[in-house]
Amino acid sequence: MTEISFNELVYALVEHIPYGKVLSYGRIAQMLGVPHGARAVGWAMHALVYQNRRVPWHRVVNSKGRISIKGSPEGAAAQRALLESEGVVFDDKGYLDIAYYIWDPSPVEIEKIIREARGE
DNA sequence: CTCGTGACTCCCC
DNA sequence: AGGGGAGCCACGA
Repeated sequence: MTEISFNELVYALVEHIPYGKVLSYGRIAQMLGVPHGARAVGWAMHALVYQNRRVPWHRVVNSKGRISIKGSPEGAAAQRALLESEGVVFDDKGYLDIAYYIWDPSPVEIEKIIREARGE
């Protein structure tokens, strides 16, 4: 059987984040069974830049509720603009209320998305 | 197989 | 609040 890559699972999960909601890198890693894989998720998002996929990457922020894109001010601005267009509000320091906007699906729902991504 | 990289996090000061 | 440092991971060369 063909094992689907970690990145693909990340993308599958991100594609399910509801409009106006967000998820943190660490949370995604945890959902995929890798409690300390936050950086790996960030790497997956970064890799997305070199591909043209329709993944709502802008709905992924760091645990502090802040845009985490580095080395690309324009990219960060774009992410903020996209989120604001979905109704997300940022404070004067560039933070959004992570506790309020976080998407918290049930374990069953997460499991379903993962199985679906694996084509089962 | 080893090594460097990076859109992360937690902990301490 | 904000910055420094160590731990952690998948991917590609």
